[in-house]
Amino acid sequence: MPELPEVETVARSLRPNLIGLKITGVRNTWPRHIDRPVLAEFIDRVRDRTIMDVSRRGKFLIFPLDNEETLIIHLRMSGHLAVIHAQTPADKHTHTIFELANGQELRFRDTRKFGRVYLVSNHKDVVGKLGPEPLDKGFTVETLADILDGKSRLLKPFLLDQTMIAGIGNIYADEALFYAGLKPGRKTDTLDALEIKKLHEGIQYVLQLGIRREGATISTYLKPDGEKGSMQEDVKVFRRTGEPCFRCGEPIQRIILGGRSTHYCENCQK
DNA sequence: AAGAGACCCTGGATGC
DNA sequence: TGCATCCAGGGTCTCT
Repeated sequence: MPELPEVETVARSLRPNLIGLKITGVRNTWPRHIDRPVLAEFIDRVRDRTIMDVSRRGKFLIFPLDNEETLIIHLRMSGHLAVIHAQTPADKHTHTIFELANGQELRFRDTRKFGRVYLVSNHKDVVGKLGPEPLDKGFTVETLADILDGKSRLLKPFLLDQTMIAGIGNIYADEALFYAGLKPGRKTDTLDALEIKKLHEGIQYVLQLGIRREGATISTYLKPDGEKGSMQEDVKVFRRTGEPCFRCGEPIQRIILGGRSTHYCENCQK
């Protein structure tokens, strides 16, 4: 599942292969892949535009174009992007293809079709409601305390809420809470200052580790080059239901919170 | 304000 | 073996 570290890995991989390249055409076999504008207009507006940069905001990939418009892609569950030669046969789950001026193509393969592509004049129309970037220098313990202030929510759904903090998904939420020693079902307004500090530390630790590990290949995620990430080797609780906690040996528990499976150690997390 | 549940999708796992 | 059913999971929406 692409979360912040996976999307960052994708952005870093694509950047040198896309910056300065012109999009000469778009092919699409599943129009709902294009969120906005409608497909025909999308193709018209993106054609002959040059990609100026590849960056990331939360779990969104951002491609500023040379006409002040912004191409945005969200991989959601099963999305995969790769820059490959136009002659390479496309697999059946490749629904959107950007033809590039150098004979290569940016291909968006998406088995479960949850991914979305946007073309907007103002990127804030898509990413404007996101919370802060948890790895930015400005994201301090005080920032986190300010976000938590006045709210009474369960920790797990809080971490998954992209308008609170951008980029955390199911894997890194569970891992951050294990690192912080906090139960996913704890209420945000019960945390003391030290626990907020540990939560801040846990969020940054697991996300940075995820980036160093180039993402977690737990179900389908692959880097643009088709290789696996290695974060799954450092996962402490996610999808380890019933297996012994690495810290205390007690079996890892699984519950549902915020509609998402949630994994934690009853003994190590308070 | 916050949370539960439905929905979108498909492949892989499970059940009979 | 083969078919039906269940499940995961990010984001968005509705309902309570």
